[in-house]
Amino acid sequence: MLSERRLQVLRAIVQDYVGTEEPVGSKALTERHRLGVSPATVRNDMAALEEEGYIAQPHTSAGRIPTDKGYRLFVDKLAGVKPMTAPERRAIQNFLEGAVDLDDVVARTVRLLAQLTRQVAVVQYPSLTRSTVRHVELLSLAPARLMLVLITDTGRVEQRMVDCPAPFGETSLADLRARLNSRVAGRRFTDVPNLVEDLPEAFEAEDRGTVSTVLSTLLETLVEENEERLMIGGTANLTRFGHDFPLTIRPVLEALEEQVVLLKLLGEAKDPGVTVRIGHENAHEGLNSTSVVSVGYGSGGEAVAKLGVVGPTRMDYPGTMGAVRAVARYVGQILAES
Amino acid sequence: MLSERRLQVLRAIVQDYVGTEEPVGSKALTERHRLGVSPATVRNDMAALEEEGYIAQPHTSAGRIPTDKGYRLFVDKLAGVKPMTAPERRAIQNFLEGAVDLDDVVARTVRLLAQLTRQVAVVQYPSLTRSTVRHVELLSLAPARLMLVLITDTGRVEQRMVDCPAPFGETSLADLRARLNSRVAGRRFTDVPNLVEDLPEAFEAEDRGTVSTVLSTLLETLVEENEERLMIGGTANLTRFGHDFPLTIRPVLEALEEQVVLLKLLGEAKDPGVTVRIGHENAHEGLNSTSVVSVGYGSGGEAVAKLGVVGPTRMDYPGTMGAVRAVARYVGQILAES
DNA sequence: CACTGGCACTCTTCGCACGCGAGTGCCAGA
DNA sequence: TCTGGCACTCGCGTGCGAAGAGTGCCAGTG
Repeated sequence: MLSERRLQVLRAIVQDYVGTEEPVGSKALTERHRLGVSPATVRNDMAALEEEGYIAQPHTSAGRIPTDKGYRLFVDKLAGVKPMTAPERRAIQNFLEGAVDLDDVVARTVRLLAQLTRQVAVVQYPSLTRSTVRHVELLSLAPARLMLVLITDTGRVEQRMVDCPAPFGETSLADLRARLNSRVAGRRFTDVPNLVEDLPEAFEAEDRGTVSTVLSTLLETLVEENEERLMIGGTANLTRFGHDFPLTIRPVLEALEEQVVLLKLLGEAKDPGVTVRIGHENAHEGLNSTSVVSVGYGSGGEAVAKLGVVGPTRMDYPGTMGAVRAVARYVGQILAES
Repeated sequence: MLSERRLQVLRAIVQDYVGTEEPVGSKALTERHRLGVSPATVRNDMAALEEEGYIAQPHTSAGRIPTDKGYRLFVDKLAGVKPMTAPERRAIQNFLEGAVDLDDVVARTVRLLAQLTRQVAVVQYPSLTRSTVRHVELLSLAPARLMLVLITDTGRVEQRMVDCPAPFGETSLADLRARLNSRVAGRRFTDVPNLVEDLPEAFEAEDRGTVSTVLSTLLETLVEENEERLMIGGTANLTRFGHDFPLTIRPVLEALEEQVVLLKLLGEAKDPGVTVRIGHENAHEGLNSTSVVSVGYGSGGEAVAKLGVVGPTRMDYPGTMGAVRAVARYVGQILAES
């Protein structure tokens, strides 16, 4: 319903505004882009675009800036994903390959994303519920005290203390350890509850209490709430936000500290590809002037977690989406290898 | 060499400036504090204090603000540590007691510190080198692939993958596991290198390569550089810094992201009690307008790591020091229990 | 000798008027 | 449908003057 040229005008406005951070006027547009029409024509188009809600002017007699709706159209229809260049890809790969363990992978990914996009990076740890069990270990620390260690196929390790209701012998421990592993190793975490349900029955009455305690601790660690961790970096990039940012930066930092908020944000993105949420599309109020670009990553075909960046709505969407997608791909590779 | 009253004037200036964030003049001082002298007298004292470098004026005909040197004198001689109130102590304890594992303890501590002091909180994970070994676990993941898991007495867990030069049988694995644990369990990490040095000699020639690989991986995880982790929180409090903070906040955020910088900062504080580093006393340039209040904490009598806060030099030192000290004490208790 | 009141001086801050320039909307004409 | 022209609107920077806060200095007093 918008003519081709008007879409081009919108694209030009977004590009210029992203570049200059200043409202863009009709004259400047015709000078910087070969639209083949005069400023007056562009003005008419702008009036139409404003009528439709794609752009707005901060105050009368200033240039136009895109609205959230304008960015949305830009992302959906006017711009693609800008692929990384070959050297960039190599740099990403090199940077990630030095990682020694999962923490290191995540930490490096955060740094890398923040640096590439010059924005705030968020990386979620591989989810437990979507991983498979590599190994369950039980260690005896004291006669009535065990440590439960869970290892996933993505290299993630979780540990919990278990206080037993009764002393638990070494042989029982070895027995439990062996039975546990034979049942759950290689299985998905979501299946674990069913797989271990009847395990206490295989033990002597005196050990059943302890076995149940161990199992309930195991199941606890799988509870959604505890199992989602993430790492954040590049917050210094927030200072490039704008000139007015005392007001802008505060709520963003607060939102970033609320990991629950971020997890929900990442969780909402169901799209198999790169997801972009612009301005007010983000449920959390503090993020109303930011956009979130996220994507799932995983060691195999399936996504085990998300990563992404948070930046001003005025961001380079094609470039950011390209960087996020590329990083996710390489992180997946690294995880698959380890 | 400074008269008693001049010290009181300095104290009053610091207190007022911390409260109001505005340069304080002679008249306001006499009104808000019962100094028993006239503004003119205070002016003379201020001139003397300025002469000595304890205070300064941002521009002629504005009030005075304390210099780093002034804050230093204030902290050393004029102010004590303000103890937490009983309800505050209870709140701290309650908040920390719900923690389920070490990550959770650290995360809660960060939140707590940030909330109590309304500043940026930094908590270092218990150091490996200053802890003792609780257990070393070796898991066979594939014929020539092991996972090494290290557990400390403070509940910290580190894991590393080990690629073996040759396949390693279950019996050899059990043997190595047993020998390793009998040598190092309960010993300090710093002693580990000496304790395992001759271990390969106890094995058959074909297994020696793998044993050496395992041991060198073990020693690697003890290297200072890798073993120091920390968690940061409350960065949103940076926005309360001042009115001019586009310039101030940026370098601070950058410094906070450089964990190396922070670790060095915490490491430098040798004082057994609360350490305060004010403004330019901090080696890192980005932190020249901040103060760092830190203290060691530990499960026993000895400190295994540090925690602290980073805030503007204009901070409530007595209150901050009290909060930091109290939190450290309770974290120590929690760690000792777990 | 230490403290006090008074006074002149210095700067910053704020409000206000003014002019400039960028950008717009609208209209008549090609 | 596009274009050039024109009047209009506002935000922004500048300059000036008044107000206010704070200082330094000095002479006077217990």
